[in-house]
Amino acid sequence: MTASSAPVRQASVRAHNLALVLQTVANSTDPISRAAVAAATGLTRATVSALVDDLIAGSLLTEVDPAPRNGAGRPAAGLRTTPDGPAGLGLEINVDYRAACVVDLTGAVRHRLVEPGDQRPVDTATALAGLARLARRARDLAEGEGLTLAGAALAVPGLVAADGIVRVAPNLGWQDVTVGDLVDGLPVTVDNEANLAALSELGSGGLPPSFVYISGEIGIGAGIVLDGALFRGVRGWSGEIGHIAIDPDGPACRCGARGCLEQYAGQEAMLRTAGVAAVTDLAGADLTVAGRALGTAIATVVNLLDVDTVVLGGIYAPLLPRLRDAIAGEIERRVLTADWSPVTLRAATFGPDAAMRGAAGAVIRTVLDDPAGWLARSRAGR
Amino acid sequence: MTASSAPVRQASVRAHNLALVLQTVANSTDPISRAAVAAATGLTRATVSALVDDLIAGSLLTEVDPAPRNGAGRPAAGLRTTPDGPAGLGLEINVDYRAACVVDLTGAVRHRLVEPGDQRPVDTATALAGLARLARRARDLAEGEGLTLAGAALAVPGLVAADGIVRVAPNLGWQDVTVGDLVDGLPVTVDNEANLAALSELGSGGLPPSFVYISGEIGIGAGIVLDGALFRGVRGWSGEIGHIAIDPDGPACRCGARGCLEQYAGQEAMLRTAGVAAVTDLAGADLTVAGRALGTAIATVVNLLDVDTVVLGGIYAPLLPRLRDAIAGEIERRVLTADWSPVTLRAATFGPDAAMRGAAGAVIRTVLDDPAGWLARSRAGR
DNA sequence: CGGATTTGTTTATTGGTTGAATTATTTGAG
DNA sequence: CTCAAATAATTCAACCAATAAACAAATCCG
Repeated sequence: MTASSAPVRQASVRAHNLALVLQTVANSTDPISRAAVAAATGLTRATVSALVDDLIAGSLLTEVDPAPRNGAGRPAAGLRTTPDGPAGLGLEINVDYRAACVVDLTGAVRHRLVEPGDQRPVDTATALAGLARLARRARDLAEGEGLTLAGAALAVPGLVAADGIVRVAPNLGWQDVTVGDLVDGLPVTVDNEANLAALSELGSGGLPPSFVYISGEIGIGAGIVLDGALFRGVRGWSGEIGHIAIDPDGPACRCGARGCLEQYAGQEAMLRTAGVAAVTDLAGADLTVAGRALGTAIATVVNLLDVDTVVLGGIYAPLLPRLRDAIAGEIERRVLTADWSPVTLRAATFGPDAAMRGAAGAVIRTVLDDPAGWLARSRAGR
Repeated sequence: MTASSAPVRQASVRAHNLALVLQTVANSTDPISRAAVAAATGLTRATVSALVDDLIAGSLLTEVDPAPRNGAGRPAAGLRTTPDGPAGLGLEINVDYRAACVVDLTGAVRHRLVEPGDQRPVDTATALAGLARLARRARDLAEGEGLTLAGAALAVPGLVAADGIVRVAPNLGWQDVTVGDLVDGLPVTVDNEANLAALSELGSGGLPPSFVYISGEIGIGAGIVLDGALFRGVRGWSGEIGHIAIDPDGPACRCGARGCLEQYAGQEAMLRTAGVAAVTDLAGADLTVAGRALGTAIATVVNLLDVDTVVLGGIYAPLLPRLRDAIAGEIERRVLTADWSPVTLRAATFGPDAAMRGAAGAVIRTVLDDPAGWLARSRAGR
C-alpha cells in the first residue's frame, strides 16, 4: 500500500500547509513577503496570511524589515524565522571529546561547548553522566537567552537501532546502551554520527536532494540522503560502507571478514601504509592505495543508488586534493554510467562539528516539518 | 524542503482518501464491507460510503456478495475491485522473445501473448514495430472484453533514463532509443526489467516493504524497493549490481573494468565455470564461485541499505538451492549486523513473466495510487 | 414476535481554502 | 500637489469535504 495508510482530515491540510509556509520562509535567504510565499507555494494570499498569523502567534516567524524593492505598490512586510523560538540541542560523544551545541530556528549556532578528553577508559554510565552534565549546561545557556529547547539529538560513532538503542559503538566500548533521560524531560533521539553529519551537509545548502556523505574516522561510515531525507534502512543501520568488500582475499579486518574498505582507507590503515604517526602528516603522503579503495567503494555505491554527488567528510575532507585523482579514476572505470553522468566529489563544509550540528539541525527539522504539532505542544504548556 | 512543496486543498484530501479506500479494498483478499473499510482506515462510515459511491460510479469497485458472517446485524455488502474497469498493458522485449500481457484491477492476468524469436539481429525500428503490433493485438483482445487500458509499460533489459529514453540495452543492440507511441494515444512508460520484476514481486504479497530483487540473466540487475516504492535513483539507473567490483584484479569485463560481479555470476560466466552449454545443465553443477561472488555483492548491498530480504529471480530462482549455502556464508561473514538481524533469501515467485507482469502492475498501480485522477480523465471522455 | 446488533444513509455542523472585494501604502505622472 | 496605478495584506461570503449523531434497513436470537 502506497497511500500512507492514514486518513486525511481538514486538520492535516492545515498542518501540511503550515509546514509548507514555514519551510518556504526558512529556505529563503532574504526576508520574504506573504505575497511572495503565496506565489512560491501556490496558496492564495488569504490563506498564507491566515497561516502566517498562526506561525507568528506561536513565535516561529517574525516580521522584519523587508528586502528593499523598487517600483510602485505598498511595501511588503518581511518574514523570517524567529531566533527566539524553539531551538535544537545537538550532542556528540566520540573517542576523544564530547560536545554540545544549540542551534536556533534560523540555523544559527547559539552556543557551542566542547570537552576534549579520551572517552574510552570511562565506563558507559560515567560517560552518559558526563554527557548529561554537558547537556544541562547547554540547556541553561539556551534558556538564559529565552530559547525553548524542542528536543535533543545525540550523535554516536556506532550502530543505532531504530528504537534509539546503541547496539554497538566499538571505539567507545559501548554495547546495547540505552541513553535514556539526559536532560530532565527533554526527548532525546540517538543516531549514527555519519547520518547526522550528512544532515548537516544537507542543511548547508548547495547540495542536490540526493547524495552520500562518507565520514572517515577510525571507522568509515556513510550517511545516505535520498530526496532530501535521511535513508536509515529497515532497522537503522544503513550506510555501513566501512565493511564492504574491496578484495575478498585482502587483509583480515576486526569485523571477521577480509579485505573490508576500512583495511585500506580507515584512519589506521592510512597511517600504517604511509608510515606516519599523526593524521596531519598524511597531507604529505602518497594516498593512492586508500584513494583507489575508496573510489572502488564509491563506484559501488553509485552503481547501486545512482547518486551523482558524494561528500567526503572527517579526515577525508582535508585530504581530498590528494585523494581525488585515485577516487575519480576508479569511478571513471567502474561506474557504468560515468560517461553520461559525471559524479561530483566534494569536501564537507563543516569540519569536526558536522555531526553535532546535524544533530541540532535534526531537532529543528522536526519543528520545521511539523509546526502544527509544535504549536499544539507548546500551547499545551511546557 | 521536505513538505513536498505542493499546497494541499480540499480536493487533495478527497483524492488521498479515495486512494486509501480503493487500496484498502484492493489489498483485502475477501470482499470487504464499507464498515470494515471505515474501521481499517480510520475514516467514518459516512465518508467511506460517499467515497465508495464515487468509486462504484467510476467502475473501479463493484458490490458483490459479502463473505458470510455469523452473529446479529444487517448483512454487509461486499466490495471488490472490478474486473471490468481499467486494465494495464505490460510489455517486454528481451533477447529471445517479446511478450505482452493485460492485467485487470483485481490483479488477474486476462491475456498473455508471447512471441519467441531472437530480437538481436533485428534493427531497432523493426523491433519497435513488432512490439507495436503485439501491443495492438493485446489491446484489441482487452477492448473486446470491455476493458479500458489505462496505459502501458515496457520492460527493457538496459539502462532507462528518467525521461523514458533507453540509453543503452547492450544485449538488444539499442542505444538512445525513444520508444514513442506504440499503441495510438496510449501513454507508454519504459523501465528497466529488474525494476519491473521487483514490482511484480512486491505485488505478489508476502514480502516486507523494503527488499532487493536480483535478476540473473545475461546481465545482472537489481530492483530496489524501499518502503513499498521502487527506488529508481536520481537519473533512473539505480541497481546496476552487475558491475560492482568483487575483485579489483579479477577478469576483464565488457564494461571496461575488472572483476565485476557479472564475470563471476553472470549467465555466461556460470556456464563457462561449470563447463556446460545450457542453463538447464547448471542445476547439477558446482556453483560455489558464483554463489560466493553473489553473496559478497549481496553483503555489500545489505551493509549499505540495511534491507533484510533479498529475492533472487531470473536464472537464480531455480538455482537457489545450490547457491544458498555459498551466498549465506558470505552474508554471515561480511554483513556487520548479521548477528542481530538475519537476511532472508527467497526465490522469486514469478518466473520469466515477472518483468511483464510487473509492467502491467505498474500501470494499474497508477490507477490505485490516484483514482481521482483516473476518474477525472475517464469522465472527460476517453 | 421483539429487542439487540450491525450496516449503511441522511442531515446539520465544523474547519479550512478560495475568490472577490476592500483597505492600506507606496511610486510616478501630470 | 494631487490623483491614478500598482502592489500588499485583510475581510467576508461561498464552497467543499469530513465528522458526529440520528435514523433506516436488515438480520439474529431468545
